[in-house]
Amino acid sequence: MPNADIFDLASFLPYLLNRAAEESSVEFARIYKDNYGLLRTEWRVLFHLGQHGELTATDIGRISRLHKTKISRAVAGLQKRRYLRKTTSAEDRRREFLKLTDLGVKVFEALSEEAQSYNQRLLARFSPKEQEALLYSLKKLGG
Amino acid sequence: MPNADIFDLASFLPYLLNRAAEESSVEFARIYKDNYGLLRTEWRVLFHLGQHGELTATDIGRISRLHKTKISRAVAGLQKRRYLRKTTSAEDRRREFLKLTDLGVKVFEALSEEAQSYNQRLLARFSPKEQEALLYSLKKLGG
DNA sequence: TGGTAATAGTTGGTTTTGTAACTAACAAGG
DNA sequence: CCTTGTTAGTTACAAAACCAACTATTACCA
Repeated sequence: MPNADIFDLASFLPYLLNRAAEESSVEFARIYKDNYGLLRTEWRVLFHLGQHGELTATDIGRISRLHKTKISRAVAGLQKRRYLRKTTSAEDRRREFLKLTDLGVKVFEALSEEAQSYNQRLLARFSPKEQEALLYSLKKLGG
Repeated sequence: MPNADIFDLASFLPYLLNRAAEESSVEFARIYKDNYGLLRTEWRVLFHLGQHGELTATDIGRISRLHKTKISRAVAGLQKRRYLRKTTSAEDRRREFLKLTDLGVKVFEALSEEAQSYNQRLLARFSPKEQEALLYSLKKLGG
C-alpha cells in the first residue's frame, strides 16, 4: 500500500466533481436520449435557447463554454429534428440567429419539467442549508 | 424570453457539476498530459494504483466506475510507457494483477504533489466550513 | 464428467470529440 | 478600392469513447 500518506484521491476536487457530474448526468441523459434522441450537447444547446430565446452560436459558446465545433454540430442535429430554425442576420451576414421552433419549445418545456423534478430528487438528499451552500460553491467553481 | 419561469438552468445540479468538473479538470489535465503524455483515463488508473497498490482491472472498475474497455486500453498505454507491470494470478489465470513500476511510482508521486497543490489552490477560494460541506456533498453525489 | 453459465479481459466497428484548416463576410488603414 | 486582419461558422482528419462481440478460464450442477 504505497504512498497513502502523500495524497488522497478522495478529497481531490476535480475527481470528486467528475464522479458526481457523471453520476448525476447518466440517469437524466436517458430521458432526453430515449425520448427525444438528443445527444448531451444537443440537449444543452436546446436548453440555452429555451432559456434565453434567440441566440447566435457565438452567444451560446460564451454562455455555455462549449467549443464552437460542438455547437455547430449540435445545431445541425437540432435543425434536422426540426427543433430549431436559423435565420441569417441582415446587418452581418456571417451571423446566424438560432431560435427554437414550436416543436422545439414543446420539447424544451417537457424536458424542463423532467429536469426540475429530477433536480429536486437530487437536492432532496440535502438540507436547505446544504443545498444553498452546494449551489453557491458549484457556481463559483464553474467559472 | 420564453419560459424563464419554468426552469432555471443555473440551479440544475447536473449542469453545474459538469461545468465545475470541466473547469477544474482542464487546467490540471495539462500537467499530466504535457509532462507525462498521459490521457485522462490513464492518469486515473495510475492514481488508483498509486493509492491502493496492486489491483486487478475489475477492482479498478469497481472503485472508479470506469468501463472495463477504458481500463483495458489505459492499462495498455501505461504498460507501454513502462509505468505499470502485469502479472497473471496463479489461482485464477483470467485475472491480471496490475502494479506500478518504480518509474510509475515516481510519476505518481510527482503528480500527487502537483495534484495536492492544485487542489489547495482550488479549495483556497472557500472557507474551511465551505470546503468541508462541499467535499461532503460531492462524496454523497458521487455514489 | 460434460455441458451450460458466469467472469476477466481484449478487440472491432461505429459514433463522437478534438484540433486545425478552411470559407465567407466584415473592418480598418493606407 | 485593395490589402491585411478579424470574426462567424463549417468541414476534414485523427484521436478517443462507446457498445457489442469475442477468447480464455473458471464455476456450477445435473
